[in-house]
Amino acid sequence: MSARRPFIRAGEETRRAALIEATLDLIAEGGPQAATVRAIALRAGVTPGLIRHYFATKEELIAAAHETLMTGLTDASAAALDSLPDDPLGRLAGFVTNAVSPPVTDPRSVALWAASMQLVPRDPVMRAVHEATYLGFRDRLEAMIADALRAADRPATEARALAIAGNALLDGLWIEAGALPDHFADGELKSIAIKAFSHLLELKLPEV
Amino acid sequence: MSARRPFIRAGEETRRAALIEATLDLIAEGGPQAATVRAIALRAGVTPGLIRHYFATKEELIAAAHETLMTGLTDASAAALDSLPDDPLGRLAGFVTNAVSPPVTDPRSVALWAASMQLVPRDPVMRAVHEATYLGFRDRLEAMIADALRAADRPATEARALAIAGNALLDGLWIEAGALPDHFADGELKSIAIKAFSHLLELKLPEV
DNA sequence: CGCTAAATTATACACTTGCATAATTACTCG
DNA sequence: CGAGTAATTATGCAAGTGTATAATTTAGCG
Repeated sequence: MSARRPFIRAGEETRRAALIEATLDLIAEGGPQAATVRAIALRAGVTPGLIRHYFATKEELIAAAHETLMTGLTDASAAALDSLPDDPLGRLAGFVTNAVSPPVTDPRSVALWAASMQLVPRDPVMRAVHEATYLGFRDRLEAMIADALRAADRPATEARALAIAGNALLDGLWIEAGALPDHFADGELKSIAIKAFSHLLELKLPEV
Repeated sequence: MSARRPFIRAGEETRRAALIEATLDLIAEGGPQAATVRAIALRAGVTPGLIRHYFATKEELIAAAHETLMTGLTDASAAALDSLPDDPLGRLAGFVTNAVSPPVTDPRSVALWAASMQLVPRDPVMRAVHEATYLGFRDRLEAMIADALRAADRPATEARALAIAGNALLDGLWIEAGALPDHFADGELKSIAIKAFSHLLELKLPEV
């Protein structure tokens, strides 16, 4: 008779992390409808029943996956900041360049972002998370813009409006890079972003 | 015995439009997973079987709905163009303003766009529709930018790059307006967009 | 080395999904 | 006014869904 599948006891943290990672992978590859209980379990190297042992319901697992995704994204964008040059113009240029280059422009990230974006209008929790991460990114950009303006002896009164516009510009480029990767030559988006920011701020940003 | 449900023959165009509208409503309200064959039929006032009579597969209906949505969006921003002044600067300013004002910035539209965006990376049909509508909008913008530059006796060589950046800017503002409607004062986005375009093109666009 | 508790697998069930096909009805045209 | 045709409804089905529950295995502990 067929032997029962052997297994090892991995413990709560390991298994929860594996299940969440499998969920995110599946959503990125095939959308939310691809993240079925069975597919998640298969990818996590586990049987479907175990999911219920760690998450009372599938919805709970999805929520946990979203939280992991969002905190991961903000952490990644915060980590890249430290390796930027010290002068305000260089820092801003590096920040802008990073935002439209790999690994930030990664199909997986864009797909996951689109999936969560879809929940924002009707899920208050998702809305709060989105708001926090959006404002976090924009505030950082605003600070850099203000620094760059002051370094050129210019008033920073318009920094907020410029940050909103600049953030929108980066978002739009990032999305299109993820949606239609073949439409732009290598480095084209980077160059466009730097030139656009130079025009926006009336400052000459260096191309990295 | 229960009588068979009475009906009227509505014809192809009417029924296709009703089915597409029902599909978009459902996706906007509850995401793609809410747009089941039965729910769509119910909302369209029809039995599920009829869907198959007009669309070979559900995927085909979804694609048609996406196309309707996207052409509707681009048409909406182009609609008011006829009533705008003839001068290139005024036309461009009107175009930009429309793109970040109601009814274009409508939570429903943004939710629908996010839903379809999620399918673009892996569905070739969706991808083609997205590509076509994206390029359609961008090309219109590029033509207006070129006109505005030439009217100021400036070369239009950078029109493509400027159109890519301008399109990204409008997309980003549009998304945030739909996702976080309470975050921006009335007319704030409009003003930001006009100022940003003025800086981008080094031209003074009139606020409408 | 055996016992026990928790981790994991296995099985089953009720429900929903998209789709196929047959039966009926409403409208058009002679 | 009567027949034919296409639009529409009705029914059924096989596959997939989330979840509940029972059976079994692993690993730590005395």
